[in-house]
Amino acid sequence: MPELPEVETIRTGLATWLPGRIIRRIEVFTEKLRWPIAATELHTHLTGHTIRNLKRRGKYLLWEVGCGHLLIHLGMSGQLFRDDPERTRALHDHLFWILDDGSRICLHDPRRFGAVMWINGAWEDHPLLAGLGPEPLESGFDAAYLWSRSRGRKMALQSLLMNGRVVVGVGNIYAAEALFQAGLHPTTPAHTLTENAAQRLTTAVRQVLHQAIAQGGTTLRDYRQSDGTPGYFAVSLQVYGREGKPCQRCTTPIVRLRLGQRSTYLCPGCQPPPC
DNA sequence: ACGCCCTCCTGTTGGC
DNA sequence: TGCCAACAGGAGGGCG
Repeated sequence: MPELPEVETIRTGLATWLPGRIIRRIEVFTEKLRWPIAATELHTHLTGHTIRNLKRRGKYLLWEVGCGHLLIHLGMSGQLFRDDPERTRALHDHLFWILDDGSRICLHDPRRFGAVMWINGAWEDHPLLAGLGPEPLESGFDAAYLWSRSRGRKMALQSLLMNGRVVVGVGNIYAAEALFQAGLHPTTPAHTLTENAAQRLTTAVRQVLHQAIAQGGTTLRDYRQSDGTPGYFAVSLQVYGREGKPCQRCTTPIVRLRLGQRSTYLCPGCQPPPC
């Protein structure tokens, strides 16, 4: 489940060698992802052009190419990696980019929740990106901001953190981990967040994301860095996926609960329920 | 504006 | 052993 740390890890991995490469051709095998891949449009705007830079906005990866950007989202199970051009196409390989140095990039995505699309001109104005909240690792995300965005909202803090219009890049795993670190229960109504708790929570979000990036992300099953190696943050998870196991801070068994259609995890000892 | 729920998809898991 | 339902979830979109 690529969240911000996983996408950032892929971005930095590709950024060491991909800028400067010319795209010789692309091969699209599956048009049916989250939105249909416009193969002809991609071919027109990518073939023969140089990849100048790699950027990230939330969980979106952006390749700066020609007069626009290639937007890539990895959804639930997407992998983007430097590939051996001689390797035979495998099931769920959806797109190959063949480059001028003889290398290849592969997009592999079994669940096909991912997306690849061309954005002409400024990406900031694109409908998918225009309404996004601040980057959690940049200065726009601080205690005063989160506190102000929590006013008048009944939704659970877990949902607030996962709302891309409030803050980008935080999915189920890192929301649960940050709430644990801040000592806040996931179902706490947002409007009851104190300024002090908002400070703890923004600090926790930043700390958890920084740590996860330093470990190369969290590999539960599918996720790999762009060179094929797994991420190592899974061993650092305090609550996510640890139902029934003892809290490493207070030994209380970790609890799983349903929040809407999703699971979240918490330590009843470290995260007392809201009143 | 808010917040809940549905939808897309496939691999894995667990119950019978 | 086989079958099938449940589950995993990012995030847009619909609706009350």
